[in-house]
Amino acid sequence: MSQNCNTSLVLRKGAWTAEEDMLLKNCVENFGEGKWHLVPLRAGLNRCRKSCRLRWLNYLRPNIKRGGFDKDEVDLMLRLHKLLGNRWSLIAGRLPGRTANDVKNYWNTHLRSRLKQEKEKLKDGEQSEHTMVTVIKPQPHTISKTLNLYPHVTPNYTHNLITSSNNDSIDNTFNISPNVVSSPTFVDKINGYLEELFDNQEKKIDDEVGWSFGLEAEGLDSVKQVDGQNSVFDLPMDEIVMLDLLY
DNA sequence: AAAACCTCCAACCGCCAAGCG
DNA sequence: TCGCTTGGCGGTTGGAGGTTT
Repeated sequence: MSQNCNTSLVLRKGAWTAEEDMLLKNCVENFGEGKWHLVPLRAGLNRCRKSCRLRWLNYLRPNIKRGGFDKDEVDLMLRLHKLLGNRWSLIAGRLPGRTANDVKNYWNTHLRSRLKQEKEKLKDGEQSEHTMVTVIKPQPHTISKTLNLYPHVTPNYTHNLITSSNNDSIDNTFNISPNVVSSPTFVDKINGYLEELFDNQEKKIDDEVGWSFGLEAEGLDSVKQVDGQNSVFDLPMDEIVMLDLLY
């Protein structure tokens, strides 16, 4: 079986026709999302499963928001990107109606160059008054039942207590055990933490500097990654530590 | 008017992790 | 434990349409 949709010469590629869209839409409406390997057969489409899935997710799915991003969306996107990096699906998950592809495209065409310019402007000016600290790059990228989320926490993790040094209103404490890690409650807690973190971070930045790319925000230390790459995580260390724990 | 250049975004590609037998 | 299949992700590309020369 092909992983890359390119073993069969008869499979169609390129732009989708209105007829193909209709067939795919009808199929997903009848059978539901998922089982993408069956979709081409069920829909009578000469497309590979990946192509069908992508077309549905990025274009045909109901409630997809079309048109340009408004200021609030861009603002949120910038903040989320600072926190999450190029994790487009996670960012899109917090922008209702937007797909990961939309977010990625918008970032690459509008924001990447702007951000680059901002950084260069910073570099040209004062040679960064920002404190340079070392941070371990958050990884891996997915949360799963089998994944060790806390490589720096001992494997014998029955009720390891992990706390952040941040003592504001956010509850940063997690009791970690294998059952907890795999439970929906744990995922809820992560989502809850992100909710609060974004709200909190948003207030903090608004209070201090208003809307900007965050690069010049007072009180936010720049962070240099251990791999030497330029970091997008110019955040207070408390959040960095927590994100490292979360991912 | 048309050729050259630029921008944007839909779609493809390659890779990875989970699930299953 | 291993190999295969599937779903999902981020990076990249190609072409359509717009703008400039």
